Amino acid sequence: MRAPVTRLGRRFFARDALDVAPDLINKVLVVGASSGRIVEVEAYRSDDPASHTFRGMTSRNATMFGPAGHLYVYFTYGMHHCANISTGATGDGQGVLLRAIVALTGLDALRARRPGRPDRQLADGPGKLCQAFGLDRRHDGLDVTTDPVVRVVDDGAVPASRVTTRIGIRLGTDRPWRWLAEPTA
DNA sequence: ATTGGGATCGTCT
DNA sequence: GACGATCCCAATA
Repeated sequence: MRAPVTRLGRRFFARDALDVAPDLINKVLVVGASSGRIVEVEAYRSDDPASHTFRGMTSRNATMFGPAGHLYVYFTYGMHHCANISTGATGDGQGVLLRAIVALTGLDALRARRPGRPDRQLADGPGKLCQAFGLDRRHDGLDVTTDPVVRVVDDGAVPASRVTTRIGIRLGTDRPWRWLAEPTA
């Protein structure tokens, strides 16, 4: 008998990003028929010079300041999208960046969006996972706790994680706000 | 296995 | 007008 698969609700996300981030490790992101296990995340908060919300709300980052559990998808480097899930109280400007996902189902769609890549490398980076799952600015603001196509579920996997400092940023590099799933034996 | 440079454009200064 | 929460390929070892 297997553990029940339950969707993560508002309560899960309406906590501090530093608490939500480690709990997201080993949860499953579902986008339509495709899904994958979240194996790397980073937390970003408004008291954090590396965060998009550090200088206050703008039209781009508004979702981060909205209610918890909404997708914040932004475009960067002229060619990549990155996806976050807003956390904390409304008005707070914080969230968790999804950095890497291991594909589980709907592999055909994922492979089609990342041709020529081995399955391991379908979503092993923040830009890559958006490409694989087809996430872009149109998905910005979607409520992951109620949306029919995008959701995050708990399938009972143990959230064993390891912490490090964040990468790919210039400021705030000292904060140990990056979590990775322990490599499974 | 690791390193370094180039691509490309929306957003904010 | 500059830059970025990045990715990919080519070149080295």
